[in-house]
Formats: sequence, C-alpha cells, structure tokens
Amino acid sequence: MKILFMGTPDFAVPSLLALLEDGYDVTAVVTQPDRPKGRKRILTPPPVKEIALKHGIPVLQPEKLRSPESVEEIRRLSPDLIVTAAYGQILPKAILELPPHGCINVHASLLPKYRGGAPIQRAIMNGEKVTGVTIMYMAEGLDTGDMISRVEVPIEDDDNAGTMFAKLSEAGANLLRKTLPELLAGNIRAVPQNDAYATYAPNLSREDEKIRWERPAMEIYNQVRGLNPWPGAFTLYDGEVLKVWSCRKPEPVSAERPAQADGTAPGTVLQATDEGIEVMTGEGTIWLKEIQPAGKKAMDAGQFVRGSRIPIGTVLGEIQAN
RNA sequence: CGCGGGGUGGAGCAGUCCGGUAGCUCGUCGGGCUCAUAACCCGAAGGCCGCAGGUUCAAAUCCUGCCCCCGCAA
Repeated sequence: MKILFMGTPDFAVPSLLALLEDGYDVTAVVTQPDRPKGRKRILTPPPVKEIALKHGIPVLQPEKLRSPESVEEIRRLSPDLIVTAAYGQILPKAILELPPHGCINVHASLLPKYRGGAPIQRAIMNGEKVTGVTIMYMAEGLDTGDMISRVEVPIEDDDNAGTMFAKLSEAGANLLRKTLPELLAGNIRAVPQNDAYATYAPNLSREDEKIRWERPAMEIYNQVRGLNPWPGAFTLYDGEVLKVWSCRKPEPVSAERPAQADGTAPGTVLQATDEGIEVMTGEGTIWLKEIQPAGKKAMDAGQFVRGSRIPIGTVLGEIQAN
C-alpha cells in the first residue's frame, strides 16, 4: 500500500506524522514550492516539507500540479492511495483517477458547510459553536466529494484561529488514523454531500480583516478572534493601521447596557483606561484588549493607553482630516 | 535594490522639523494617610536617548554608514 501524501501548512503536519507513526508506506510527499517569506523575502520551505525531509521521504514541489510533467511524475510513483490535507492546489482529473484506492482529503469543517480555503477562520468569525473535520473522497468540484468520516470539535468562547487550528489538525490526524484501516478494509460506505446545505469559506481578503464598527459587538469579537493569530483584524487610528488582536467578550445587550448610545457613532472611543479601550459598535460596546499600532509590536491596550493617551471621542476606522 | 513606520530609565509614549538642564502616564523601592486598599499624599532610585563615525562651542535632535524590530506588498 503505497501512499502519496499531499499537504503544505502546519495543519497538514499531524496527519502526515500519523501516517508515519502507524507505519504506512509514504512513498513521497507533494507540497507547494518554497515561497519567499517576510520582509527579507527569504525562501522558506513549507512545514510539511521539513517533516518529510526529516523522515527521509522524497519531496515533490511542482509549481503546477496540472502540468503534464507533474502528472507524469505522480503517475510514475504509482500510488495506491493519495491523502491530502490543505495542499493548496487543485488536483487534476488525471491524478484523481490514478490511485486504485482513490484520493481522500482531510478538510477542517463539517461538510458540506465551509467548503474552501479558510474554513477554520470563517467558522469562528461566523460565531459557530461547533465545527470539525471531515475526511472525504476528492472530486473535481471544490470540496464536493463523498464523505467518509467526520468528527465534531466544539468552538469555545475563548478559542481563536490559533487554538482551533491546533485542535482541528490533531482531530484530523486522529480521525485519519481511525478511518484509514476501516476504509482500506472496505468497511466504510461514503455518503454524498447534500449540496443544498453547502456553504463556502473562501480565502480571506483584506476586506474580511477590516473591522466594521457598525456591526454588533459580538460579531466584531468573533471576527477578531477568528483572525488571531493570523492575519489579524484591523481598524484605522490617526490614519494608520491599528491591528486588534483580542477583545473582551462583549456583555449581552440589556436594559443596563443599551444597544446603542444616543448620537454616538460606531467606532467612537468611549473609555481609554488601564483596562483597555472601550469602543462603540452598532450594537453594544466592546473592549479592545490587545492591539498593535502601526510600526509597533503587539501590546496590551491598557499599556498603550498609559503612554499615548488616546483621546476619548476618537472615531476609529475613519481617515482623520487633520 | 519592492513601499512605509519605529528603536528615549522596567512597560507604554512625548521631545527630533526650528541643536542648548531628558519629560509624561505607569511600574519599582521607601515613607505617610487609612479599619483597609489595586485608592490618595510625599519622597527616591533607575537613561552612554539602538551602534559607529561626522558637523558644531554644544547633538536624543543635523549628516553618513550599520544593526535590530514592526506593518504593507509578495
């Protein structure tokens, strides 16, 4: 049973390690090419590549998996099964049809919800209480293949993208090592996804990262934690980008905590204290706890307040006229 | 040569344009007040102003080079 593993980021690492620990014959690993990272544009290998090299597994990094040369290279490996996890490229039909046991994928959502590239962040940003991992056969459509197995993972109030990445990548690896023996033994019958319930989680754009203060406080809270530790939510302060890394969970709106203060625009700073910065939103208020001013490192909002004296009444997210 | 921001006592910032005693909000330490306090009052310690050169009577500030940090873009 020759397995070809395809994956790229940290999320895929536990799955690859699970295969290795369980003694599967991972003949090769396919991952994205090294990319320039950071300001210095240093060529950086993907996490999966480093693991593969450490275990002496051959690594392929085709720029385009679709290209005839790449397909031929894969064909020569004659894998019996292809396992992918956040690889980052579409598998062409020629490869999908290559392995006798097919191509399966570890996807970080409860399909058919959150098909696409950013299922973890999107689930948190939407305030989901539960998400999970689905292992399914790969089809030509985007995350549309028949489902083989799945596991649910709750999203706690204090979870963020970082903690969920960790939980889901482990959950994915565990699910994989449980599923694979059953699948190969022929004990599992895959079930089709119900396209009627499908939702999509496209890759994040700049617009997804911008805080819209007119939204309810709770939605902003979810957005901020869904984008921590990467790529981060931001607003504008004094014409500069101000990253918001974490907020205090907003209190429910009540009689004592009215949804909207009279005449106070969303984004207005109501208080700036040791506790942080309280900002008006479209529904209730929210306390910023950890922020990052332009050119600075991330810091506690209270500390920033001590030093810089952010004036009450400042409206965040607006380009200041002065 | 991708674009831009920044490095000032332990933390966060001002001062830099227009050279001339290093300042603010905290923290720390000591004392006081108080039933008490993270509150308040008084006092103290703690800085080669990122590094190296240059200009100047005089450089945190102006000039040159270098190091490090951060955001964007990729």
